[in-house]
Amino acid sequence: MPDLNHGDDAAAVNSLRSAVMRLGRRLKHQRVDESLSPTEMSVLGTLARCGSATPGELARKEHVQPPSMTRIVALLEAKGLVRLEPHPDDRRQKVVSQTEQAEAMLEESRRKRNAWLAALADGLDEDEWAKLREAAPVLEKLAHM
Amino acid sequence: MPDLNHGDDAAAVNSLRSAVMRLGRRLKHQRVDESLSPTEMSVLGTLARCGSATPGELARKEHVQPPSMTRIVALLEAKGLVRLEPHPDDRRQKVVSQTEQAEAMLEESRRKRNAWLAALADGLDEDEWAKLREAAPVLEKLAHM
DNA sequence: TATTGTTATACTCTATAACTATA
DNA sequence: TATAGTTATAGAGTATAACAATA
Repeated sequence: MPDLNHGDDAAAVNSLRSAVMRLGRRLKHQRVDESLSPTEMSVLGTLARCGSATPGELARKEHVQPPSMTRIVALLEAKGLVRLEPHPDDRRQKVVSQTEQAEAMLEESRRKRNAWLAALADGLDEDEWAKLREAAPVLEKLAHM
Repeated sequence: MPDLNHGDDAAAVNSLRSAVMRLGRRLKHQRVDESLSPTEMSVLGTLARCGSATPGELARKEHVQPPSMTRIVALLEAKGLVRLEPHPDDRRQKVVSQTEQAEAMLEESRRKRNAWLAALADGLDEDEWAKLREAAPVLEKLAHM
């Protein structure tokens, strides 16, 4: 079978599309820190994974335009959650990295998320959770493609 | 084992949260009809599934506030995609239902989505797609909880 | 001349508060 | 008195266009 079964996948994508958009809206309201927007949280998560990045790299990773990332980075810097340093090789660029305060906040966020998770766990059985765990890395891959 | 394994699930939820937010942003740009917002598309999908609903029901299902749904329904009506009728039992309420034009547009959307799907299929193997298909209904359930 | 990042500006979407009509 | 929907207004987040500095 050289080709994938796009017919079945189209139905799955329809379902995924709808669910992702709705879940996205719910997550916006479920934000662990009221003072941080979803994208700001996502940027901190990216920095926690990657160590550091330039504003341009962050814009591409988060799928926002450069001016939006300028604003987001400025807000995070004002909150003391990221640090901006000159790029070693290219004086046009900057290097963004997270502060210790950001690490502490992410740890606190994790605790708050666990409460939300416990509430959700009441409505899903172990089999359903297993399917989500299996799919999570694929969704991440999809988000990066 | 009376309790669920929340430790493992917390990591999965972290991954899910990040992926859903990013995918949501990508879907916003991947919209099949440029003139329709993601929520407008989602409302049409809901009407296609449920037949018809009141503005209040739609607001609850889409997780937006009633005034936002008023605007969304008005925009859809202006585009000829939904029809508003008086509620048979309660003169405060209204009944929103989709027009034939909406059905045609959803059919056209499906074709466009298939092109997007084909592009995505290049980057996922059959096992990864299977995991997404398994998880899609669970994500839908999560979105409704 | 191309690229990185910024500034200025406007738009889209949603929310809150106050109001109207009906139950 | 409570509920469904609307109107008016404000805010958050993002985009586009024009610009500055550097490659």
